[in-house]
Amino acid sequence: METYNPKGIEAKWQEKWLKQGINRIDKDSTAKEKFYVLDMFPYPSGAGLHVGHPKGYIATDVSARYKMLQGYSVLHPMGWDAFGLPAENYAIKNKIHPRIAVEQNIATFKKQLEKFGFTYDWDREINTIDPEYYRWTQWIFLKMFEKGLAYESEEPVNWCPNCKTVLANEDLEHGLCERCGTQVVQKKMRQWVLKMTEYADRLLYDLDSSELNWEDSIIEQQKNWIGRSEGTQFALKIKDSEEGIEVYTTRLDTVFGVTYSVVAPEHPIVAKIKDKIENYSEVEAYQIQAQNKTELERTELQKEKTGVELKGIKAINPFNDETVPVFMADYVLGNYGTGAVMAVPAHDERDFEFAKKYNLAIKRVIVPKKDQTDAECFTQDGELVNSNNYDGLSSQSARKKMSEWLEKEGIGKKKVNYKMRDWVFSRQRYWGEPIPIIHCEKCGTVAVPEKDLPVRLPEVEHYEPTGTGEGPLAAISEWVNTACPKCGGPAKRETNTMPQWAGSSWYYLRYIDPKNNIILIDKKLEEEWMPVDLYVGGAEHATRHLLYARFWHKFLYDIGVVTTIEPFKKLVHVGLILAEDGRKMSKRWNNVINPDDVIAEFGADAMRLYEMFMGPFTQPVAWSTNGVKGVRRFLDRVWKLQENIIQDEDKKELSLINKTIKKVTEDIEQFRFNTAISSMMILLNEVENAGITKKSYELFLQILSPFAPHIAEEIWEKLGHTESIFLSAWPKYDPELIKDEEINLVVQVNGKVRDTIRISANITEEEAKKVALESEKIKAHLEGKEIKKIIFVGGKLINIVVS
RNA sequence: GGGCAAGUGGUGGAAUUGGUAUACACGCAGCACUCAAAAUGCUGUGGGAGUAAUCCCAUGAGGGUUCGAGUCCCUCCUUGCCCACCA
Repeated sequence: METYNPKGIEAKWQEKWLKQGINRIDKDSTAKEKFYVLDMFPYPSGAGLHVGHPKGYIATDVSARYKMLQGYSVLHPMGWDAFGLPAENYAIKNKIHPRIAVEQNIATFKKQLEKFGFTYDWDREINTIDPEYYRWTQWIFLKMFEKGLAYESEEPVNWCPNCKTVLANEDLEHGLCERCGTQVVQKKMRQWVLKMTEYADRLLYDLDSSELNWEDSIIEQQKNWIGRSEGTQFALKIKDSEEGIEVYTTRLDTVFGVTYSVVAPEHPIVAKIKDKIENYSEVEAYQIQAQNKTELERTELQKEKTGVELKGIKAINPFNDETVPVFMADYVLGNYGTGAVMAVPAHDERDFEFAKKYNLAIKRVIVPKKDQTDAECFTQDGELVNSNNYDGLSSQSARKKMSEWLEKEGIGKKKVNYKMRDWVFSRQRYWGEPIPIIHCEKCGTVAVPEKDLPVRLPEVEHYEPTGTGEGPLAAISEWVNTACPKCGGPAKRETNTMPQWAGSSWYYLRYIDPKNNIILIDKKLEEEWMPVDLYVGGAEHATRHLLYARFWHKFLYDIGVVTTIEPFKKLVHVGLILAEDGRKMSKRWNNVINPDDVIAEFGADAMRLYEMFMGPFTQPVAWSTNGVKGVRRFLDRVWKLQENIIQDEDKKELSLINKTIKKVTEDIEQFRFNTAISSMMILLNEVENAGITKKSYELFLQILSPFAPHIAEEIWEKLGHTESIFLSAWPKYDPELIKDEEINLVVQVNGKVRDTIRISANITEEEAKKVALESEKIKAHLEGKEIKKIIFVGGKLINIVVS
């Protein structure tokens, strides 16, 4: 017999499957149940794939093939998320047009992916930079504009001076640009913003809905990101002035402990009361200094609080009419709440730190209840003291009473705040979807009529960012200058483009109906295929892509385009694959492993099997070339089993194969691929020497086929099948056959194993006691001791307790 | 600082959810095949004592609950990921 040669086998079957259309949805499949399994589509970067990328793709392919075998109609597509900063920066660096660069990268990615033998339906391939695709990205934007959810804003936004564009809050890490690490500055610019906060509550509460089966860690991350908090907003009047400082707090119960107030450096009140501030030049200097804080100061020394008093300004606490000093400090954020706080150093750590540094009064108004430990700065709920008529109340009831009083007096009201902001949606860059808006002097901001979509991204000579706050598109006058759709007069196109995350916010819908250019998606197809049953991808998308996509989906639900409230039913995140040295794979460490090399040496099936065998799917694991060798050895032995087919059916073999079917079936359902594979290894170890019947061998190949499709298909054919193994039915185990007739009865004395006895599985307690006490080994341990009691666990063990 | 995971052999990891700890794989050692090596096959492989049967110890550390704890409870330590001055 020829030896196992993955290269020949894999090429052969990849071609045949494509020809047979194994990977396409069966046209007469409407009677079947559907299964929509989706990978987070890749960003086609210049580096190509490394072995970490395919891990998720392999898992979805295992699931897709498994579901096909179970008779489902399976949708398993792939496409490209190709707009955005990385592609543009890569193109600028390599002096190549982004479109060309992206096309080359896609070709490389596709070639690499094809070697794995995935069941992708390439007829449904999509690409976000395709005008027929982004027509609908623009269409969704227009619908949002129509509903008032897309609006222009002049509020200060995050500006990256290096990337020369504004960024959304989600694009920041510790206040730095996540792409280049540059300190982001706040800049007032006209921007397009999507009102994501209007959906905040739904984005939050639907996380707990039954439509969602997500990992807890991702749900928690989203909840934290949305960051809902319930509190009170009220005014501290400024003494001898009409003005007041609006503050927001969740700890109104501590209000009698207020000893000062703080406003953020960019707070508008400062300009308004400028004349009253005695040390205005000092204050102005602080504002400038706060804006220009270096990266080091922000990240390393950020806990060191700084500030400056607004001399001559006093604020009045409405609860006791006390006047307190007002400070400006950058530990208060300008864009959260009201940008100003009441400061209670006795009960807030940040205020405490600041008060210590500037020698401000610390007034305690909450005391711990019993069982709570007292601290210099006590931040928990407790009992009120020094709070006039609120003394003795619990924090909780004080908050309620106090906010009722504020409301009655018309000074304040209950307020819900979110950490999540509206989505700053415009970028001053070239490589993105044009925002389909026209600015007319007469008519103002006008939507591009639907019939004129897509607004195509024009070809340009220079696509580098300008830094002027205008995108590179502004330089193309023949594109910019147009006629107003409303009045026909001269008008200008919007020159900002959409952010990288626009195209990926709805792509899962495009796969279902990829050629439709009359409507976004055919209603019947949408109902047939949504929601996505299984979505697999990196956890790094927990708070961006997954939040944006959910937001868009809910909007599409509201305008009747989709019928589900959530797009992704089950979500599983892939654990990272680290390099052999335990570090992240990176060009910098020179430790990147290319899947092409692995496949060339060991075969695609070995690669697939190895990545599923490495460890628990969601956990990070280090790559091990020896590990790949190990699974290749296993496949060699599976292949050799062809020489060892026997006639006689053995009861033990039958029982084992049925147990393995059960185990593999359950493990695939639960994404426990590593133990599924180990159970198949156990099976092989057992049957290898004695041989296997053809029937059992076939069952074995069927359960192996989702993991190692090529070798399974090849042996299947060699065993005489003319039809693909993937057109066969997933084996069902026989519950009768997996029952053991005999078990190893564990006999313990005082909880320690002293003997195991091979005995009938349905032994009664009385019989078990008898055989246990008759055992010579047990007798030795019982000598001279008194039996206190005997515990019997049916089918498993007996424990004799002695004194 | 907050949230979420997780700590088991030389390594990646199993353990039916309270019932034989270390499955499976890697690595290592010995043997077989070979002139030799690679490949392959067989055997062994948590630590300690013993010729052996066998016994003792061991799941980050320490306590507890239980007939019985890797699994449950308390205290502490460590690591990874995400968020981070959100009032």
